[in-house]
Amino acid sequence: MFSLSEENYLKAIFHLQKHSKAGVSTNALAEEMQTKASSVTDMVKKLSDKKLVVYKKYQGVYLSEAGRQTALQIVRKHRLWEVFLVEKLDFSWDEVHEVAEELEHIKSEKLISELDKFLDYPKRDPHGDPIPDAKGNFQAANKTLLSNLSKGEKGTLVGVKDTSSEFLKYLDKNDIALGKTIEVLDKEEFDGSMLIQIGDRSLRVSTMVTVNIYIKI
Amino acid sequence: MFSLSEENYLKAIFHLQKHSKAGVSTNALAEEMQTKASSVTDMVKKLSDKKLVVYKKYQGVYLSEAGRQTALQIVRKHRLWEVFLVEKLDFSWDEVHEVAEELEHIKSEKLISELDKFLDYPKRDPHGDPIPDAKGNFQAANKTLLSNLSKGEKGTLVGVKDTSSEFLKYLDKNDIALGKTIEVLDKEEFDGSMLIQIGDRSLRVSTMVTVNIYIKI
DNA sequence: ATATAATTTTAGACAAAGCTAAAAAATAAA
DNA sequence: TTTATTTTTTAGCTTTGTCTAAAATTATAT
Ligand SMILES: [Mn+2]
Ligand SMILES: [Mn+2]
Ligand SMILES: [Mn+2]
Ligand SMILES: [Mn+2]
Repeated sequence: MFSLSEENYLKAIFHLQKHSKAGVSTNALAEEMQTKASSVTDMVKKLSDKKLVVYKKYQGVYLSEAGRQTALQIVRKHRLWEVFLVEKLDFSWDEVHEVAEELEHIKSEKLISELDKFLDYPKRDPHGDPIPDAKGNFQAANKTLLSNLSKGEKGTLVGVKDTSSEFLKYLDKNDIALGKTIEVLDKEEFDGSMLIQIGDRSLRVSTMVTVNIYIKI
Repeated sequence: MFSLSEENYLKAIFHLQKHSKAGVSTNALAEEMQTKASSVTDMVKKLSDKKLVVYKKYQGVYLSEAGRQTALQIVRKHRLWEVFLVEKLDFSWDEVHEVAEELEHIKSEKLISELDKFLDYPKRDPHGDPIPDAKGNFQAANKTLLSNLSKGEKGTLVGVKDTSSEFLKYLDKNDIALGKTIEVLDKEEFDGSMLIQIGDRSLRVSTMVTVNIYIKI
């Protein structure tokens, strides 16, 4: 249906447009796609011709409904494959991303519906992100960043914003994992760092950490 | 490492050169790759530059040792994925080929070694073909075509030569499957057709069938 | 309001992989 | 051994997705 490159662009636009209601800028997309702005302009024109995005020169780009549905299916495949890699093949959550980045492009309806069944219809991927169903529906958890909690508040770790291998390994090393309860013992107003209680230990974490962890209260 | 197209060419050359010790001809490769002879010449030159094949103008092409190892790893991946699809995702043996044709190009050492482990190190794919190990070693079964058997001889069905969906569905419909015992009750010299005993039934099959079934005596 | 800076688009090129049509080489037939 | 046929290669073009450099547009700062 669509080329690998088109699919990756659609997914990138999908992720970027969550952060604001304005159109996704050429530069932001170039940054996300690790390419040049001029290449982005070319591709965005092509996607526009195919009615997958709405694009006006210098005004940024938006997904059309068709584009959004396509992006959602790629996200669905990406996250289902991540679950497969972690649950069945003993990958850790910091190792799955680049492989899923390739697997998400395999073209087979049956493959993905059977994989979904095989994994017992998971609702979230290893990073806590929701997995859209075959129709593109998913429930976005009501979650907040750890950085938004005040001293004394607590909640459950339900997701990570930064899914880089470095960050995930840092979390592993400190026994910070999905499902754990975190309580804010103290918050340093100066730099936003926190002393948190997690399991039976307390630990001081920087803002770099607190702005990348999602908590459900 | 190599492009999708390069990998597919290497695999095609690997399969074609099994059938004779002569170099693989441009036309044979074009037929196998569903492309034009001129495109083949271009690609073969590129593979030759990369030392994956040995090529002399008008003389056909051979895999180099590096090319053979690369091809073997692609075959390994293709067949492991086929096993996965049949064993874990309830695909039937006639549905796996085109999906495996895509999956075989996913680039991850860990993915394939973990998949191998997950599948419990299978030795053969759903069509009875051997799965090379990580070093490229595999045991070619000593098998013969059903058409080579004489009246009264019997053996076990260990593989199929034609893996087209049509042929495999024909076999399914007639309850002919890997591992079944087949006995030649009668052979018609005129057209090579056979009356065979399989399980508790006897069945007449044409040459089209007997030359596409491998038997181990 | 004008100048300066940043962003975005266009123009022109390039590499990969394919194609068609024509030329060259190898095979087969007469 | 010429001639005819088949196979293979070359030459030139196309599409996809990328790039650099220059031009156009929008945003920011005096
Ligand atoms: Mn991708
Ligand atoms: Mn994820
Ligand atoms: Mn393939
Ligand atoms: Mn097979």
